[in-house]
Amino acid sequence: MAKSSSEKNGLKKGPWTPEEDQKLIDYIQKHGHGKWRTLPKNAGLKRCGKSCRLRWANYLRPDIKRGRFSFEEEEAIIQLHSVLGNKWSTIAANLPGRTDNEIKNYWNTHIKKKLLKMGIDPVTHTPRLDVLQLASILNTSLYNLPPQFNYPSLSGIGRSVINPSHMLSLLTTLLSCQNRNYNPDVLNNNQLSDSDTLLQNQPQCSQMQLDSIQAFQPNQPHVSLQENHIAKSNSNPLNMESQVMKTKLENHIIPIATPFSHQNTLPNLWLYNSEGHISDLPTMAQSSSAMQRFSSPKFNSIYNNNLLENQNLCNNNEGAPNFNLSSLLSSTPSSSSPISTLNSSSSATFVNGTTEDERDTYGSNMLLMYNISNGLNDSGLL
DNA sequence: AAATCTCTCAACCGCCGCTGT
DNA sequence: GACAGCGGCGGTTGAGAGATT
Repeated sequence: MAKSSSEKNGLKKGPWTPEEDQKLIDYIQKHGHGKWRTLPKNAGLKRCGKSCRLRWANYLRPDIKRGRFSFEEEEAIIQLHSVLGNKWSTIAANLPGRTDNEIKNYWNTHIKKKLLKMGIDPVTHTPRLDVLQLASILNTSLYNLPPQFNYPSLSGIGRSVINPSHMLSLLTTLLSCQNRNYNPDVLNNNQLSDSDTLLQNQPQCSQMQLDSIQAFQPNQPHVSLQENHIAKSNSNPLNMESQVMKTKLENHIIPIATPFSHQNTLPNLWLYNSEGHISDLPTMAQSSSAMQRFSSPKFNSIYNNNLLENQNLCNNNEGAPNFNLSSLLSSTPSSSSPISTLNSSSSATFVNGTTEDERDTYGSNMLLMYNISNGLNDSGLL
């Protein structure tokens, strides 16, 4: 009878049996571990040394803490990952009782997904702005424009009510602007992209869309994009904010540097407080215990390094926010498409929910920070 | 109730760095 | 310096459990 593939070379593979576990435990209790190569033979196990070491380190070790990760542990993992990246063993060293394998698994199956849901790039820990999230943000913002932003609505009557075609065109415009870093020469020349052509075919929308897009820069005077086109690219609000941010960071005078800082890579979105008014970030941070957690000196020092790094990336791209549709679509795991991601995130009960999402810290704060809500239907559109 | 899909996580694999010879 | 052995690390896989249709 042929040996199964898991027993070639006389070495067993696959799941450990209770008997094997007991043999390993007994041996290590008597002789200690180490010498993993010879251990299995001495312990009477038909396993390779590596397999024994892994089984011991990840499962049988007496000091291993089992069970779900606590709120604090999850927070620590996110913070440490923002600094260390995928250095699971180093992260594990800071979480007593947790193994690198366990943390790695937890990251890949839980935290990573949560961050993606909330529009955060799990690699850079910065907002992951893409067209679909943009749709959600735009939708939310346009439906909730505070009184002081009483720009002409796209419908022409009172509050903005945008139909799907308007929203699509708006997004297209935004994308084309972003992709060209608001370069006035490009915007004004005749080499129009498909999206520009699309826009031009909808003349009833274009100017108002441009103005509406500008309205999404609350810290800037209300200047139309066409006026912006006249300006040099290095004076566009995105680049200016990038430069200011960089300078502040270089001078170490950032009062708050958190993963939620709107000064980071998503500078043109704003917050509403409970009265529906735009809030200053520091004010928000002071009034939110959740935000305060990430405003500690400890966290600032951890995060500043990443901010600098990301800011450099941003500047290398001439200040344009780092998003593009193609990379989004190619990088998004099939199991969490942008559309399903947004829809599921939109239902997150981060305010007073009782589901597991309640445990979201980073993600919930990102939701609060960017006011991302359910703006999409099942098709991913309005 | 059955089939199918999705998720989780233990375990494996290949690579890398360190150490001793 | 070159080589071999070993332990450790991070990425990936796949079986089983649970959820959904």
